[in-house]
Amino acid sequence: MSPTAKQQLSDHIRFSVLSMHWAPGQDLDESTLSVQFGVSRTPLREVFRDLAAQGFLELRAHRTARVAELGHQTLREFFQAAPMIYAAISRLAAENRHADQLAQLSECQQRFQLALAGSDPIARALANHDFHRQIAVMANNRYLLPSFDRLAIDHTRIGKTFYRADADRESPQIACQQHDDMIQAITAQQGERAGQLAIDHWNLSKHQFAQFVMPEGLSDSLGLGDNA
Amino acid sequence: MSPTAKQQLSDHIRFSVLSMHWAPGQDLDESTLSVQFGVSRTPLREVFRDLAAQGFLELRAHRTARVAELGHQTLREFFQAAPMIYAAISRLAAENRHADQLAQLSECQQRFQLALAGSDPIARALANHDFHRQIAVMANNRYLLPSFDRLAIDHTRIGKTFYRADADRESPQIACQQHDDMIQAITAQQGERAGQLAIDHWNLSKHQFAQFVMPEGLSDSLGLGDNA
DNA sequence: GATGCCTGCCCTGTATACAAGTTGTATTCA
DNA sequence: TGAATACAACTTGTATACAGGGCAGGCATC
Repeated sequence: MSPTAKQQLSDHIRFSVLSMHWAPGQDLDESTLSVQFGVSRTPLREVFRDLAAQGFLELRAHRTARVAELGHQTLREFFQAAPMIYAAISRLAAENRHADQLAQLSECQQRFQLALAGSDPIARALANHDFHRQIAVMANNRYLLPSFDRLAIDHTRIGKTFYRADADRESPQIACQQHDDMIQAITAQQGERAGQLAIDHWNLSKHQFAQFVMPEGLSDSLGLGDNA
Repeated sequence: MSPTAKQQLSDHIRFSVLSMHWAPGQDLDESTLSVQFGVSRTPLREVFRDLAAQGFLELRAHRTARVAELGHQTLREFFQAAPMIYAAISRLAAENRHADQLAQLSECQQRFQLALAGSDPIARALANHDFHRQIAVMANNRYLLPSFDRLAIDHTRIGKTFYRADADRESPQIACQQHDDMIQAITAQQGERAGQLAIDHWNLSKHQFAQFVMPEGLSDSLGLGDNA
């Protein structure tokens, strides 16, 4: 077994889930993946457990592993938790960031801008994902990070679900500008402003989601109105 | 292997960590535990991974598993995240709780009161732990729960570290009354009040910690003053 | 014809043997 | 005498064989 085979397997599963190449609820076959990546079932199952703990997969005893579901209840919980955690992460990033992390954040933003110029919506979503995770790392808080990661996974997947190229052509540029503002606030260690920018960024994202007709009046129950 | 051996092993590790019977940073020997619980190393390592993901243990590649550390940096991050998450959890519990969960919460409080009457500080700490986790379950949010769990683990461990039977004899009774108030607010679905009560409860806990002389001016850097 | 049970196959879970890596120790050379 | 290195013992990581539980198809019964 190659020393990086496990990592490749983990990366592949993460990419497949985040890109929605694997649909929520889809079953994963252990033996197929194990031969595919040249890894025996023991380390493969360890990867499954790690990814399940991070929110990518769901494990049930004596049942096949699945891609994490993304149903009504999940969405409801997502919309209740996301703005609070995002604001807190952004504020703490401004307060706790180290100087040498700022360059990495700018790199993430550059890659995001490149992806914006390109035509691949998945690359765009993943670059955005990486940008925000870098901020979460800079917040430097082990208690908040697991919640953020779970939110970010589902945020990226929801974004893919609700992506519509025709509507809101200027939103990506606004988001890009907001990213720059966040970098500025974090660099200047302006915690309160960074928190408010995260809320603004969240509202833009929420607005994109709200452009879709939600089933069963979901829009109301998720607080997708003009509040906050 | 007994079907519950894995669960027993998991429970034993959790208890040993929460009660500080195992010190932070302490090494865990795979082979010893595997013979002790009649489990082979494969499922034992799966338990390790699960508990590491929950914040009980720390795993490093090719190194022995350890009880999660509890150092300066951990404490600093704890004090930055705890009040926010506790308030959010308490508020969401009031908003989202189901009627049939209220009885379980009252049971937890009864067990806490019994533990208060007893003389075992570990039993008291664990009963308190269970009470607050029940509230977290009632908040019904999969994104916040992992953060809460990590906080609760270290809160219980910190409480054990800072426990002093001689000082602040009335604090347990105040905490008990606050628990009752929280039950009332959650039952009445008063989200804002539940959030404020969580803050009050946190301040009481913080006050107990502050009675200790902190090394290296930790008290200041952790925000243990009278703020919030 | 539909429904409930039974049986066999397949997938998940566990044990054990083996490979690879790490750490402590002893020996050698500067 | 000190440090660096090579070696050995032990621990962690992986592969594979085996055991146990779930699910589907067929059969019997209502």
